Amino acid sequence: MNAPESPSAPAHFIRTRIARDLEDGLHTQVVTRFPPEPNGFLHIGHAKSIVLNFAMPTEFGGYTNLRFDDTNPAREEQRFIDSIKEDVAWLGYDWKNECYAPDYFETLYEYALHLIDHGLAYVDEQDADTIRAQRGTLTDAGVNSPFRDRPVAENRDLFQRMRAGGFADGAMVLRARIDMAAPNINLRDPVLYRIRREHHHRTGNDWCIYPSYDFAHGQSDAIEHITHSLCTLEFEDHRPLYDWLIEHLPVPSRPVQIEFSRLNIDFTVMSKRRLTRLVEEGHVSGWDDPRLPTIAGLRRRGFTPEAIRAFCTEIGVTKSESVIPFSELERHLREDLNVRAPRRMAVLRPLKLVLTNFPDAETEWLEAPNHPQNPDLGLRRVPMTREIFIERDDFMEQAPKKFFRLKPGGEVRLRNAFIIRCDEVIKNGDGEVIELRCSMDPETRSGQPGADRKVKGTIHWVSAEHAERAQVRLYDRLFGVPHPGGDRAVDFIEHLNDQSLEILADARLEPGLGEARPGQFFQFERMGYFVPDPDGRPGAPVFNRAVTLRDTWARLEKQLRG
RNA sequence: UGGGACGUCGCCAAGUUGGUUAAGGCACGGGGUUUUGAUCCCCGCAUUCGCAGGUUCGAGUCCUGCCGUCCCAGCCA
Repeated sequence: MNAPESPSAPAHFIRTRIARDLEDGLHTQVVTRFPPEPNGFLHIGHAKSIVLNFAMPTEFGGYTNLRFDDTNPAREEQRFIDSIKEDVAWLGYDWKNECYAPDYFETLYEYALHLIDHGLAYVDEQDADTIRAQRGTLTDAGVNSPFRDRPVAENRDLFQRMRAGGFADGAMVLRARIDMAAPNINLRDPVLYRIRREHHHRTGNDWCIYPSYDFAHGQSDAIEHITHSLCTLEFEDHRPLYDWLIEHLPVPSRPVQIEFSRLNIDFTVMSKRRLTRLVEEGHVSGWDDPRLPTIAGLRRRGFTPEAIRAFCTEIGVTKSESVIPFSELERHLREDLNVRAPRRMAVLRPLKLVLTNFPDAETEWLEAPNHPQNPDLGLRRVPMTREIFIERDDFMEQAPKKFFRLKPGGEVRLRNAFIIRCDEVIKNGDGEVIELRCSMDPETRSGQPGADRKVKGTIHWVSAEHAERAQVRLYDRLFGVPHPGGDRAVDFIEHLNDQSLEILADARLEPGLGEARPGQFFQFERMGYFVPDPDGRPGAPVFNRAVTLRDTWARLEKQLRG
């Protein structure tokens, strides 16, 4: 069962086109494919493509294949195949067939012979540099290869011997015979097959010739009866070649290629080349580093499939290039988690607070709703004791007038408890505040008649005796500039934000949170949405902050400071 | 000095075959509710569609010219 697209799905040109094709009777169902090359992990840009490719058949009837487009033996690995399958499934999609381009190598070889027999392909014995030089430039036409008019029989013989392993790597290639003067460079006799003696993760050493992307992709689409082959804009120039091959080959169906713009997000990088560098050079902890826009990274960070899908749907599908703010992704996570994340209290940077009129050595269990708007999530009991921790940031000795939290002599409500007054500030020798002494107003205890007394602020807290210690990891954008790859003169690595990870070693959590496991999510009230990280162990929990709450105060405070 | 594509509010993005006042979301501003400065709820937010002409009773939608941005010269995908 595939995840439904959100009901607010806007109209877009691909949906319109498919609807029209169906109306025109071109197809009775829509068949798409998601065709990753297994040489890296999937990222949020792939998610956009995945959502599109799965949503169309779900909406109109039909199905989607997962096809590993691995025609280049040099760079593909099984672990990437495994991660891709895991990520697509996690996003909520079931593919109909799991396909591999190499499964079509035999058919593709026959197709190549077909082209040769019809005088549409030839074996070129020139080296790569010569072929490149002959290709011409953007403004000048190319020149014909001296091997271009080789007789069919000779081409056939040579190509068969290429396959049989009769020639060295790079000794010759098979080229389509189209037009060396074509304004579209892709049509200037593109290479269809090259010789590569490398072990392929799928076909082993069965082949020493491998088809190029252009020769493999469209034909694979046709073999799978793909009706709409959806890809990104950079393949627009390849469409004439895609169509040419489909037209001249005895393929079982005639797919069409439709291009849309790829997803860009600010303050991050999305190209596989750059992501690979970040991982291999150790700038991040791995493909699933929570700061990465990879699906695995986002998952570990705390993103939900629902939020990612909603994001991908809402940004739309067009042909215009756009850059979406990372904050837009975060907003969708908040929107999703706000309605379903259980609330908890956790103090990230603890400050000791003593309730001077609270009975010593006594524990009072207070009721706290798990969700302020949704009573179905139930209640829990949280322990209150004489000594508690509050957030350091919730106390200011020299507070500006709009500061609604604790200050000397001031009052504040303890969430789910009662109102307290700050009577005394205790400092150490360095003048650092190390403890607050406060008195509570018992009349204002939650559920009591006096509980409706209003104070400006409410802060969270945790019983010192009962709190669980945890490590909490806070994440910021990986790069310090909106377009890290934008300036080719500067290595994007230079733009890394060295503050992108902050580790808080001594956070204190409401009891029970230590047992939480990856896959669960919580709102730590007033602090954001947090998820357990797989690095955590029993007795030593680790939480990731997926995203903060909207923070109007932080904005106001910034303005006040100018 | 080639070819392909794109240009509607700060960011996305709808705009049927040209037809009255240019959807929606986000952001932003204002107000209300609130034991999360969260959530939620109201209200506001493009006389204008890259620019300049033209056709027309009427153009974001048609025509012409210009400007800007992106992609293409891998035996990568």
